[in-house]
Formats: sequence, structure tokens, C-alpha cells
Amino acid sequence: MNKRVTLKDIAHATGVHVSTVSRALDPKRDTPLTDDVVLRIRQAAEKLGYRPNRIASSLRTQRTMTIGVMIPDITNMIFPPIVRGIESVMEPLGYASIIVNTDSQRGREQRLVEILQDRGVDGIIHTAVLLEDPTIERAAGAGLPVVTLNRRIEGTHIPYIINDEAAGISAVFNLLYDLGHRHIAHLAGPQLLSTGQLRLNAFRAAAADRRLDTKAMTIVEAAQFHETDGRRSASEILLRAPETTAILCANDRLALGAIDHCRKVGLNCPTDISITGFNDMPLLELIPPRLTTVRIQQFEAGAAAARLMAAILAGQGEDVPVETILPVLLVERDSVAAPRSARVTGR
Amino acid sequence: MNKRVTLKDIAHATGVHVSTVSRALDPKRDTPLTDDVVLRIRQAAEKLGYRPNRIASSLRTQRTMTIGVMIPDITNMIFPPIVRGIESVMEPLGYASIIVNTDSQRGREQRLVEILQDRGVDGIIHTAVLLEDPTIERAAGAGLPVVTLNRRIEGTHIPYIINDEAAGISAVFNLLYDLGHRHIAHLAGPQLLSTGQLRLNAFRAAAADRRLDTKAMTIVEAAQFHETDGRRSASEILLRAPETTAILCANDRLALGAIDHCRKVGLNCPTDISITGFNDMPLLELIPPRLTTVRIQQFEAGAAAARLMAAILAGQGEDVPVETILPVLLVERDSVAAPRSARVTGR
DNA sequence: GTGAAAGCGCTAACAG
DNA sequence: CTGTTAGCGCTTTCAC
Repeated sequence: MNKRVTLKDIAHATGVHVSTVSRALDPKRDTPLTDDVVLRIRQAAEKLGYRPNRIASSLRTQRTMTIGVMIPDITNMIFPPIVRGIESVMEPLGYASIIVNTDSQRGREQRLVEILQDRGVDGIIHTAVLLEDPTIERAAGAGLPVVTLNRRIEGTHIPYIINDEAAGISAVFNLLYDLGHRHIAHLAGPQLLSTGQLRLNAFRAAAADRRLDTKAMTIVEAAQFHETDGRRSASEILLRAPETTAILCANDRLALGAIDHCRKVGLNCPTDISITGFNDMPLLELIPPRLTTVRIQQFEAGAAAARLMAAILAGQGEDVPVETILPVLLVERDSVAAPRSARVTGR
Repeated sequence: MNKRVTLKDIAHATGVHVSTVSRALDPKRDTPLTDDVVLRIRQAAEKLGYRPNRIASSLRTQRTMTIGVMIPDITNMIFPPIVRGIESVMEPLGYASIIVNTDSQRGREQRLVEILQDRGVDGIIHTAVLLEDPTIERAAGAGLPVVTLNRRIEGTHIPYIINDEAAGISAVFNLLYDLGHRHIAHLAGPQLLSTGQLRLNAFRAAAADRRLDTKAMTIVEAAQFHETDGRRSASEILLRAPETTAILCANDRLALGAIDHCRKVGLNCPTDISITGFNDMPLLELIPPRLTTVRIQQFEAGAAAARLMAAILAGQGEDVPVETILPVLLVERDSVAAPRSARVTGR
């Protein structure tokens, strides 16, 4: 554990004062220095293998060049691309990220914010899921820069990035409708989660647009975004509304579960029933029937959030928009077809 | 941005010295203090909402309570569980992790180690892929605690965790052999990566165990662990050795690619050809034919590495084993069957 | 242009 | 038992 080279060592080696060394090594040299001395110092630093001690610097400047990234669970495949998107903009700027998994537990989320603050993070990018949690608002209220992903926090000026969930749901809904489906059920996500709620609202709106009786539509809420809940909820849908010809699911995993359940009860997708997903997760195209779904921009969402954060940290907080909505893309594959009725009548 | 409460504030409020406050708030109170004063200080701290400033503490103690976690790419599905495994043991101990993606690029890896060191991480858990890179050895040589995953570094005492790749390969090999396969090809992973190399060696060893002529066996190396390379390499295997009845692939993604190629050229898996994978990645059981593969313990590998790291950081470096091998599990599913020849002859 | 000095908030000897 | 003191390594104001 050979001791690290400090500014003092360089000062000794070059015969100048530490403060001079500090100035010479500062990349944004606003202070005036002789070119000669700068050169000598830089060479000495190089030679001695100097590496700045960020801890000391942080203590002095009150900036750690570190941001906290809060996500529900990194093992959920939609988050790694977001993390890389964030990294892609923050790392070149010299920022590191401390990533924490909240497991969507309120108490844990609370603790993690404190942990991040103890470590002096310069800001927090919060990939929200829980619809309400006061933790992050308090942090923001205390002056910590915060940007959220997938989550608008009412009554504040916390900038947020969201995917255009409404447009995505509307696109799949219209796809189904235009093929002739009129008995479209919604396999909704957990209403505790923002995406669950947004997509359900969007579903109702899309149905209303087509003048369908939204009261009469079958909507079943899954407890979690998992295949198991997809199966269970699909079963409930078919029980409650056997006339259903299409199930619009709030995400891909629910859709996979729904397809599986339908297959088990002898309904083939898409010939007997159309099913759609949301997210376009990896590997989906290898799983038959290839799911028709909505692709969201994960990497770009992370990058966009990071860009806002970077702007705020650079003191340009005034210029950042509170709302950023990213476009989504309808991906048509094999899990959707015209309903039998339409096919029979249509001929 | 209301200023944070410091020890000094508490000292003022309670009328004692800062150092007394520091001692009173130290969880591992080895220093003797009056219960009364401790209580008063703690209450004051609570009331004022004191939170220790870890930066200041780190500067003084030379410990950041932060570790660096280097992984190739978090979007590769096998890594998130490892990360959570690490977190599961480090977080309760008060450690945070800075996760960086190396993209398996040597230069980048080098830079990242420096970045981590600049930030004063107490240790690095290195999930290796590149077979040789001097960076991490130098860091370890400089006294930084290092634990690696999937990678033994020869000639050093750097502790490493590996999955029992050899046992896994041997298990699938024997499964195929015992079903009657004699023309078993290996779709090998990149030989620049440790897993690629280990699995190829294990394949040769398994073949030799069964007294097969290892020289005569078909082995094709994929450039990357991707479906595309799986397709390409499978094609080459079938061209070079049309008699092949089974392809043992170095990982699941290669296997998925191989299956896809075989299907395209009219070979059904498993009736015409048996194909096996490695890793048992998520969602595999939803993709037909369900792949026979080897499950490795990702979460546990992360946790094991973290436990070693924790022991080292606690000063018990002497007690940690250099080598930890985690058992793997053969997962038999639908992508393997007896070869046609055996089925014909067998009756 | 460069040096001197102070101090970020905390911990750990050393006194008493 | 508690106070005093001295820094960790760096940045930054103020002198000269």
C-alpha cells in the first residue's frame, strides 16, 4: 500500500507552493500562471504518478461528482439500459453513479435517500415506480437536484422524463379496434405503480375515443408485473367476459402469462384471441407467438434524465424543461389478428 | 439548501466538545463516556437531524465505505443478479457500490480502475471476462483489496470465485454421450474470454474422459456470445461435419442461435439434432424447444465475492480462501434427445 | 504570478 | 471520563 502522491509531494519536487500546484493542475485554469511553471508542475505530476484525491477535493468544494441512481430492481430487464443511458452522459462529465435498488419499498427508499445524502451525492436520478412517496420530494425540497423517470410529482418543479405511454396504449388499442375487435379487455398493471396507472387511464381514454362504453369494458388488475399474475388475471378476464377477443396487457410479462393461460384453456393466440404487450423486452422475438407490443426508449430515457441532471448541476437549472415526453414505437408482430367474427362476416 | 447539521452544532447545543460528540455517536463505543452525556448528545443529534458527513470521515479515516464493482456490461442479463448478490452482503455492512461497465475494453478498464481509485474505493470486485489484463493486478499489487469473479489470476493471491464450469460441461457432455451421441460438436465461446476458454477446455477433457478422439471433434469458435454468432457457427459446424448429431454450446445465446439456424436448414431440434446451452438465463423456459442447459449461481457468486471482500476489509484477509468454486446444476429440458441412429439401432 | 493561511467536518492521539 | 490539538488533501481568499 505505497502511499499516494499528493499535491505536497509535487510541491516539494518542483520547489513551489502546494497552492500553485493546485492551480497548475486545475484544468479550467482561470488563474494566471507562468507557462513555464505549469509545464514543470505537470511533468512532475506525470512523473510521480499523481492522481487527485477526490475525497479531499469533495470535502473542500462540497461537490462529490457523484450522483445517486435509484431504481426499483436492476434485475428487471428494463433498467439496465436506463442505467447505461445515464452513464453514457454522466461518465464523460466526470461523474460516477451509486446505483441502489429500492425494491419499491417505501421504508427502504427512505433509507437509501439518506444513505445517498450522507455520501454527499450531487444529485439523484430517481426511476420511480411507486405512485407516491414523500421521500424524494423532501430531498428535493432540501435543495438536492432531483430528476425523475416515469414519474411526475405534482405540485413541484422536479423535472421528469416519461415515455409517451398514452400514445403507445392508444396505438395498440387502435390496431385492435381497426382489425374489428370490439370486446377488448385490459389486463392492467398494479395501480400502485405509475406505469400501471398511466396505462390504465390511457386504455380508458383510447376506448372512449372510439366511443366504446368504458363502463362495460373488462379490466382486471394484476398484483404484480409477472407472468404468474398474467395467467391469473387472464383467467379472470375469460371468466368474466367470455366474449373477449383481445387482451391489451399493461406489459410484456403479463402478456406472456396471458398467452400461456389461453393456450392452456385451448385458445390459440392470435387465431382465437389477440394479445398485446408493452415495453418490447429483449428476447421477445424468440418467444412464439411473437408479441405485438410497444417499444419504449430505455437507454434514451436514461440519457435524457442525465442530460437534465447535468444541466442542473452546471447551474443551468432554469433552462431545463419540467416535462420531457419520449416517443414510443408500435412493434407489430404475430400475436394480433382479426377476430373470428370479423373474419367470418368479412368474407 | 439549508446547511447540514455538523458535530459542531451538536457540541454547541449540548455544551460539550466536538470530540465528545464524535465519541458519543460512534456506534462501536470503545471509549468510555458517561451514559448521561451520551444520552443527551444522542437526543440532541436526533432533534437537530444530524447525519454524519461521510466525506469528512473518509478523508480522516482513509476509508470510504465504498467498493467498486467492475462488470463487462450490466445489460447482459447474467450480471444484474451478481450485482444484487454483492449488494445483499455489502449494504448491510454500510458499504455502497460504484458500478462501472468495462465493455470488455482494456483501455477503458484501465481508466475505470483509476477512476475508482481516485474516489478512494476500499476495494474492487472485478467480474472478469478478459483473460488477461494487467490493470487489476497492478491495482491489487498497489495494496487495493481485489476479489475477482470468473477469473483466476495466475501467480497472485487474488481471491477468486468461479462456477464449476468444468462440472457443468462434463454433465451435459455425459448426458449427450449416454443418450448415444458420438458426433458431438462444440460451439465454443470467444477464446479471449475466460468462460469461453474454460468451457472449451472442459469440453476437451470431457471428451477425453469418454475416450473420444478429441482431435477429430468439430470445434468452432464464435466471435461473440450472441445469437448471430451462434447461427453462423452452427452453419459452419454442419458444413464441416454433417454427421454431427449434437452441438454443445458454450452459452445459451449461442445455443438459441444454433437452434434457429438448424430450423432454417430443416433440422428439427431435438429430433434431428440435440443442442445444449450454458447459464440458464431468464425466460429460457418460454422459448421452444426449451433448452437443456446448466444453471450457474449468479446471485450467490456475487454474495460469495462480497463476503470475501468484507472479510478482507475487516482485516481477516489471511482467512479467505484463494479459490472458491460454486456448484452448478444441470437443467434438463427439451432440446436433447437420443440421436436417430441410436433410436433406430436401439429398437 | 505566486505564497501564506485558513478551513471543509471529522477522528484519534494525547493530556489531564 | 472529557477537552485539546492536530491533521486527512485539497481549494480559495487574501496578501505581496
